[in-house]
Amino acid sequence: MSETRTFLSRPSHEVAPDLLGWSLRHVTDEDVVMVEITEVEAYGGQSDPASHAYRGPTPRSSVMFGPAGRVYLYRSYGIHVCCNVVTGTEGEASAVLIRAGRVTEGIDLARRRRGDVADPALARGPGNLGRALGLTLPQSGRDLLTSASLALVRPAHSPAFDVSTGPRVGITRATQLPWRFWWSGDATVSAYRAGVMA
DNA sequence: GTCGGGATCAACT
DNA sequence: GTTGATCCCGACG
Repeated sequence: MSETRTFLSRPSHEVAPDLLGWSLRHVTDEDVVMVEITEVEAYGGQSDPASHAYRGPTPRSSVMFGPAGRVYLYRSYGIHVCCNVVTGTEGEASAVLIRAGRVTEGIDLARRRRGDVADPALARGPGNLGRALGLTLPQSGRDLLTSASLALVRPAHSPAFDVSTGPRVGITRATQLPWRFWWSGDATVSAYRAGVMA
């Protein structure tokens, strides 16, 4: 097993803060867009009521039960495509939701995809990040460690930053878990919003 | 087959 | 602070 695969084959709440500073890179016909990850959330499996995998594997969530290193994409609120990196061991669901990042390559294409917004907002929030990268649902399940076009990239040199921790955004269950991690004080991190109770 | 709702965002008051 | 957009998915039967 590759070093990166081993790195990802740990519980999502351990992997999540370690992914800050890594990058996602998507190559399309148009260009390359690379995003440096600044905000993440950990999701578990059948013991995490806020996880899509809580009720066991379904056609959508089954990739979360697979081996670490794959990408789990889902449509949110009918509009957005959100991006997770699958973690943990095969057979147990866990993944890290990539909530925000900084565009470090292909900023012109990212601007075209996002319209007229300030640069720090290009990939701020999971829906915006998916749009800036140009991700589409059929790519869900791809292996980020062997795919040439959609890849998880280790930082070239260790960037120095502090990590903040807090509750996950937009969920209504298991809200006490401090499973959101972000690059302290970074302009690309999304605003916190509590989940709406039924 | 039908139906309710969501790990969101932007535009509005 | 509130609301509309818009599409799968998952639950139920």
